[in-house]
Amino acid sequence: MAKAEQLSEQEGGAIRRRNEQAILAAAERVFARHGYRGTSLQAIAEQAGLPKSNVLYYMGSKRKLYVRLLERMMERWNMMLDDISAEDDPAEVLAAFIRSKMQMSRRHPEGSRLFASEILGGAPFLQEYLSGELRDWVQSRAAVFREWADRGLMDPVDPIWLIFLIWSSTQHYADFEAQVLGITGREALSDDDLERITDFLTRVVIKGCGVRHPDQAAAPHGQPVHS
Amino acid sequence: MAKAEQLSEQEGGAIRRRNEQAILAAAERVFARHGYRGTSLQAIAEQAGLPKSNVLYYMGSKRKLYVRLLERMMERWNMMLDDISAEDDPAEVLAAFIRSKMQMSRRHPEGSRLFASEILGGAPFLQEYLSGELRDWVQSRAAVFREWADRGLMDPVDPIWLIFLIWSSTQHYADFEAQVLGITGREALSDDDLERITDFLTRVVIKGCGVRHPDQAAAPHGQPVHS
DNA sequence: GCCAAAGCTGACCGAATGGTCAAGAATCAA
DNA sequence: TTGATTCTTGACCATTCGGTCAGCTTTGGC
Repeated sequence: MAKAEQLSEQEGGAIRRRNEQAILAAAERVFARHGYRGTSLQAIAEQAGLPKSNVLYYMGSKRKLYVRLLERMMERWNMMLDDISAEDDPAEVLAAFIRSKMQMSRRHPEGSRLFASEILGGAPFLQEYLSGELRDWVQSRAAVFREWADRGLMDPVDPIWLIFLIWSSTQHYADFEAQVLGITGREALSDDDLERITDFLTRVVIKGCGVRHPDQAAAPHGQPVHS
Repeated sequence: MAKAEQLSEQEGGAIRRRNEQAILAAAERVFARHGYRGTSLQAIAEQAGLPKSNVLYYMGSKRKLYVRLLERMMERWNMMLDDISAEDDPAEVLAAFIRSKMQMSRRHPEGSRLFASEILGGAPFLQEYLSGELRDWVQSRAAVFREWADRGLMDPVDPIWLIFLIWSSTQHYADFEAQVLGITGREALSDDDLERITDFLTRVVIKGCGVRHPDQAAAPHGQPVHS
């Protein structure tokens, strides 16, 4: 009762937390499907099983609700960014990278689509994030990739395009789910399918970029190194 | 009704043609940015420099206008599907495939985003097309890819996932343009950039799938590959 | 049991939505 | 010039939009 409440008293009571979760889940679905402008609070309220006024009571406004969803998605994204260094094995890092992105598409398809919808619309709410935080994240990764290329651990590909390749090919299975299902003729992709696709993408990327084991590094592409 | 006006469907008078083109171009932009529901006829009319009533006069309804745009995009898509056979050189075909998809993203970014928005929303208007025409197209391509794998001209990858890989990684540069620009810090991608990206994707795909020259085919991969 | 705080919601607001319509303006073959 | 056709558009309609608010009920610490 009273005492048990203090532990998780980060914010609001149990009622508030429950209702907010219901609203967030409903809103994520609807925003993902119809975009920001195309979504009505009425539709969200119905999905959440609450009157419209109640949605506004908890969320303040449509805009605040939307921004909150984007921020939640950015948090999920940030939890994915394990640190890497040039000392790691490229093959392992790339495989883990692809796998975690694929699981993001699997576990949060609505969130992925929400993100996609926001960017498709010109990223009016995310421009700052894209050219700030996310850009830094990409640049730091790119530096490691370049280091690997210099050491002859992989072909000297432009790391930026490689990251975009991995993002796009994994995100595809969330964002374009309707197309994937229509073309494959299935009702849903199984865990097995996802596993196979992950393996396929990993193989193509690693082989396609000429990734080698640290032990058997080929001739470096950067400055010559005497052996 | 009219007396001799019936045959001239494609003609339709200079005024009509000019206004329809202006409306279609404006509508493609707005629909791509805000989705079907998020787009108002008022916004389209303003983009086209016409009163709202005039848009409805030419297009009949919002729905008809939207469907017409989708059909126009499907036509562009269809013009891209050159026939291929198992006798062709896999490397050449894949390179041409990637190149033409990349040019589609380049030449019709709004149309690409319109398509993406439709699929993101669950493809309410395109389900039939996806599981019909497009599915057949993919299957016929997939058969050729399998034939190549059987002949040892490439690794026995699942052709469907390969096609999705090519689609997603090329389409990315239209659909996620805002993200690409934000992260690269540019205002636009140059023709040179696009050329480099195309080369990169081509290299990774061809090398990653172990594509070989018809002359030097490796040991064929045994039996048919049906999953 | 008390009562402030939190939760709830129907009524309501001005603005915007897709679409209709009628009446006038421009066009064009005869 | 004429008369039919096409084009143009502001006024208008019912509905829905995001958001406010007042007044109600429920909750929970004391």
